[in-house]
Amino acid sequence: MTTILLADDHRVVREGLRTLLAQEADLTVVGEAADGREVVALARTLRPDVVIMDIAMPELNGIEATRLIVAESPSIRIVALSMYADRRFVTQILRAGALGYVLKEAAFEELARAIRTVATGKPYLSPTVAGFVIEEFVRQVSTTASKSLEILTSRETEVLKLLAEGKRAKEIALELKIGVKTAEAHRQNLMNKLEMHSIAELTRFAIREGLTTA
Amino acid sequence: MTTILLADDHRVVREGLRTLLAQEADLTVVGEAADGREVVALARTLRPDVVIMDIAMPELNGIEATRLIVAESPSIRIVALSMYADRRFVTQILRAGALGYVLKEAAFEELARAIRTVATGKPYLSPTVAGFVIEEFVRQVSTTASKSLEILTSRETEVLKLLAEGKRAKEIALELKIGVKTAEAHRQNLMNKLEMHSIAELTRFAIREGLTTA
DNA sequence: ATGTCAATAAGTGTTTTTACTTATTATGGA
DNA sequence: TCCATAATAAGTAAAAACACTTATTGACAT
Repeated sequence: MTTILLADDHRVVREGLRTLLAQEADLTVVGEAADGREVVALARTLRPDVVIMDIAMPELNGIEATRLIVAESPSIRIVALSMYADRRFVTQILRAGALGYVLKEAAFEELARAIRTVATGKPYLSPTVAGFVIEEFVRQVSTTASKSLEILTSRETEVLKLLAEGKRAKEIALELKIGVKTAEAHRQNLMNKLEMHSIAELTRFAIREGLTTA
Repeated sequence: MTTILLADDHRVVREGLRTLLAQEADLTVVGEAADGREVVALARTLRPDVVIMDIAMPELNGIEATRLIVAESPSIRIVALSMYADRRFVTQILRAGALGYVLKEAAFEELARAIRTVATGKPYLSPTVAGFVIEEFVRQVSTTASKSLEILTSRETEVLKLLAEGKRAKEIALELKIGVKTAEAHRQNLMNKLEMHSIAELTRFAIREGLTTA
């Protein structure tokens, strides 16, 4: 059973959501808040699994409220409920610690799915929002020109990945069960082949090539 | 009507796809290729709207073939058809210019949707792959919550940027007209504040924060 | 005025990176 | 079979990174 705290400054919205959520056997609304301060206080006492958070709220907005709740109880998952698919809102509230972002124009079914997804610790974004995250990813990735991961051997690729993750030659040697000198040799060969002269450059190359993430 | 060129080195796969695509009123297969060279040549003469491209092919792999086709005819959209949800493949073929990425384990319905989506110039990624892009976006955006640029001074930020670009302490000192020891001190302070212990980690952080690009 | 903080910098010592050379073994292709 | 390449590894050496401490200066806020 997933417990839910509703936060929205419009009473009708809260009542509507409460009614809809009552239809779902595995979801229970345990409280309601009409502003940012209230939701922070209630989250502390009620300790719900999930908070449905309106972004625009008096006293304290949803972003600040999210930040406070997550700082205090990281196990409480937040689903942002917003009217706008604006990238800035998405970025800000996700950075504040929300795991979900659902548009108010979405069907209730989607909100329910979002609640169940974030309850397990996984992120959920409304398709519109997810769509532009993907578009951005594709655009970003397709505009970066590059030549070759192909000129590297599989072992070199492996070493490059670990280097980019911040590992030292010693750690890499341990992880790959090879000598420290061998790991160093691989790094040296990487640098020669790629014509790079620092770990920072190798790291950026590895990220560009998708070997690891920033 | 959307015209399609099929590229896959397995004849059964091509025949299967051709049959399935024949069911769709708005899609027509205008040609088939069994290897990379062939698909590049056929794309040139047939000028299809969309190419369905297997990644693993003889002669010339799907990534190289994609690169060549897109370089020659940017209006031809490519949907990669792959067995693997591996980040490396996704990144590489998208960078080569593909707009879609569909897993072979997907239902045919999904491939059809991908074709129609990319035909309009919009990207399409299989849910597994997309989910993973989204998770990365969320993780990336939410991990910047704890330690962010705000805790750094302006000078430290400046030094961080240069370090991430691959500069050494000596070069940074020169560029900022400060002593080498000062540049080193800034780096040390950065590491302490961010709780990081290598240039690779600092570099990734700088990229996440948008101080520099990968 | 007093205290915290940012920016500057020197000193000391350890570890790692960077840059070479050389060499052995295994594998796969011409 | 011979040759090229990948993977392994050692040796040498200079440069840089990493990790501390300490100290001076100026700015800004309580």
